[in-house]
Order: sequence, then structure tokens, then C-alpha cells
Amino acid sequence: MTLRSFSSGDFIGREGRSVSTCAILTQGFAVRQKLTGLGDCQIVSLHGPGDALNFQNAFLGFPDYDIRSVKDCVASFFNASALKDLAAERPAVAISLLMGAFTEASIAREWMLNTGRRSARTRLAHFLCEYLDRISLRQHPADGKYELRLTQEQIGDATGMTAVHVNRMLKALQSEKLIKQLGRFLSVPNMAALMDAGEYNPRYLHLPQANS
Amino acid sequence: MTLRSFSSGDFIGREGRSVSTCAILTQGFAVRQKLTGLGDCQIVSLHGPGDALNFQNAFLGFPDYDIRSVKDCVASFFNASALKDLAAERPAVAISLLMGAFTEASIAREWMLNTGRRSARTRLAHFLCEYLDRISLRQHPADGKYELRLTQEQIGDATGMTAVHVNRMLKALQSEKLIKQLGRFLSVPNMAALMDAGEYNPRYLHLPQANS
DNA sequence: CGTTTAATTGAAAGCAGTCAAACTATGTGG
DNA sequence: CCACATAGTTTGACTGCTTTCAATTAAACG
Repeated sequence: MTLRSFSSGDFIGREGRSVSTCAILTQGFAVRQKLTGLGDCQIVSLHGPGDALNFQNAFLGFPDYDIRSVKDCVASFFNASALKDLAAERPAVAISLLMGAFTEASIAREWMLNTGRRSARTRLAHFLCEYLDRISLRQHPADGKYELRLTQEQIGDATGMTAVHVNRMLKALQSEKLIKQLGRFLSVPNMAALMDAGEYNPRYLHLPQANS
Repeated sequence: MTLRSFSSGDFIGREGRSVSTCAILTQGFAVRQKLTGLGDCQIVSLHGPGDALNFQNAFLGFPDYDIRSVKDCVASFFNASALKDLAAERPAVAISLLMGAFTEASIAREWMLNTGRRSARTRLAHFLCEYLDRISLRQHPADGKYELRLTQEQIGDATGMTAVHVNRMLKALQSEKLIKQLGRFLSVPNMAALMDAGEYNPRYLHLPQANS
């Protein structure tokens, strides 16, 4: 079990070759991404402290995505086969992993709906809602200002649009008073309105508290 | 353990309320889908005989998708808690479920890349490659003619485009000699060329035979 | 304080969507 | 076996959302 640090843009893991370790993010903010043949990037998931980054390494042949540090990250690495052994010995561990994997798949499905069938504006509002929910799991900012740790280009990579269009849609949401931007920070005067604009319902995150 | 039959368009399962059963598809062809607030449909996965349709019901609170029969389906239903108990008693079962869940998530990520960052033509070629791979797992047609069981509208719902544009792109692939259409059947003169056009590499399916 | 990175804005082009109509296949009942 | 109804495919014309390209401004960093 070793800790490693990564600065912005560093690869915490790479697609392709099989690796014998798994990792948990302990600090910072990271994403998984995939590239097209032309080099276009699609971000496929967001990860904060406590998130499993690549547990599939213990059970499938190879990672199908890159893992990239967005903001200074610290990740804890451990042996993949140790995880597999643990899952084989302790059913509760296996079931916990299973719930995590199903949840990941559920989030991925919502993202598919987002990029496939929603307008840029809706898509962006939806993305912002999820982003805010995920970073505020641990703590809500006292002043209501959330740090937007992703660049507009990265938001575009996550939502399937260009950075230029992200900028324009961000402005549109601002002029509709759905969000307020102050430098790298963002506040939401009326969360219900933003959720409405993004057709956002967090059920798909399958958070333990918000069941039903 | 009960068998039920479904004709085209029937719902095998519905999003929303918690259900106490899981199902395996034993015959036919089905999809999972989600709807936007406006009623636009996104197909999020394809399922053939032998596929688990909703094992997550045993581990998460509720299904986040509809399951819909595309062609006459038969599904085998069983108690979700029985599956959970089995996973808790037999680690090998849990690990097998885990591999299935990770694979689903991997496929979902590739679809995100597809709809988010690839052109309609590439996206369609990619989709056709995966479709052909999945239906020919069990048997390759002797004459090289695959039955295209999805309507153009459904292909659009899976790839995030309109039925009209699917039609046009299908014609484009035909004029490029990448596919040949004869009624509801489809043949591929040069699979390598179609795979190339779709930037298709089946590694993300994590099929047991094709490791490395 | 200079250099790099990110955000912003405008203008133009294009891919894909929308709307509407015609055509084809499939299936049903008489 | 034909007539009709329905579902799916095909085509054209037009619109428009996003992208692309390019240039400017602002912010972050050493």
C-alpha cells in the first residue's frame, strides 16, 4: 500500500496494458477519459476523495480508460490480486464492490442519455448539478461558492461539446440567473431551478441516504 | 423461476419502482433504455440470449432504466434476494457478477465516447460492428447475412441520432461498399474496413477469448 | 513582470435535425 | 389472393444548433 502524488494533468493510470495494482483516490479530483482515433477526448467519470479509481483491474484483463489528475491528487495503490483474494474470502467485500460497480454503470447510463439526447444547455446544467452533488458529499461551502475545478475544455470533454460552446452555454445559464460565476467559483442561487433546467434527479447516483 | 414471453415493444422491466425479481434473457433481443423529460429515448445497452437484464435489482434500490423487447423475447425471472444470498454464500458467484458489472460499465464508457466525440458515420459503423459481434457470439450466419433486428429509429436511439440521419448514414456506408443491405438483412463485404471506419476495437467488450 | 494557460467573443461554415411527403414492406381480414 | 391498414424506409428542402477558425482579453504562474 503506497501513496503517490500527482499534479494537474498527470496520468494516474493508463488505458491498454494490464496493470497489477488498484488505486483509491485519497485527495484531489480526477477523471477517467478515453480518446478517439483522432485524439478527441471524452471524460467518462468524475472522482473525488474516497473513490475507487480502477478496481476493475483486479477482475478484468486491462483498463479501458486513462485516469487523469485534474487537481493535485494523492492516490493509494495496492495489489490488485490482494483485492481479488479479499473479495473471494469475504462475501461482504465482494458485494460492496458489486454495488459500486453497478452504481458506476448507472451513472454511465445517465451520461449516455445526457450526451445522446439532451440539448447543450440541459446537458451542461445536468453536469453542473452532478458535479456539485459529488463535491459537496463531503462538505458544503459555507458561503455557497463551489470551486469549479474543471476547465471549460474539460467540461466540454465530459459533456460532448466544444470549449467554446461550453463558454456560451455557461453565459446563457448565467443570464438566466441559474448560476453565478466569480472567477473559478460558482454559486447557485436557486438549486431547484438548475436541477429543473438540467432534468436532474440524483436517484441514478444510488446514494445510500437518498433511497426510494 | 418463471418464464415469460414478450412481443416487440413490450416492457420486460420498468424504471423507477423497486422490484424484487431479476431476469435473464433466454430468447430474442432486448434493449435497456432511458427517456428524457421531453420523451426522447436513449438506448443504453443491447441484450441477447444469456444476458443478465437487471441483476442490479438484487443489490441497488431500483432500476434506472426500462427494459424493452425488440424482437419476441423470453425471459427467465427469479427472486432477487435469492441472487443476493447466493452471492453472499458463494464468492465465485459474486466475483462472476462483479466481472459482468465491470464489463457493462466498460461498454457504457465506449458508448459515451461514441455518442460524445465521434461523427455520425463513425458512430454508426461502430454500432454496427458491436451489434454484429454481439449477435454472432452464438452463431455466424452461413451466407454472411445478418438480420438487423432494430429499426432505424432504434439504431438512432442507440447512437444519439435521428432516424432520418441513420438512414442517410446507412446509405453512405453502402455507397462506400462498407455494408450491403438486402431488406432486413445486412452483410459486410470487408469487416476490417467497417471496423476501421467505426474505430472499432472489441477489447472493451472484455470477452474471455479475446484477452491481451 | 513576462509567459503561459484559460476564458471570451465574433463571424462563418457545416453537420445533423426538423418537417413533410412519397414509397415500400409487412401483416390482417375478408 | 386481394384490399386495406400499419409500420418502417427513403428522399428533399429548409432550419438551426454546434463547430470551427481566429483574435482578443483575462487570469494564473514562476
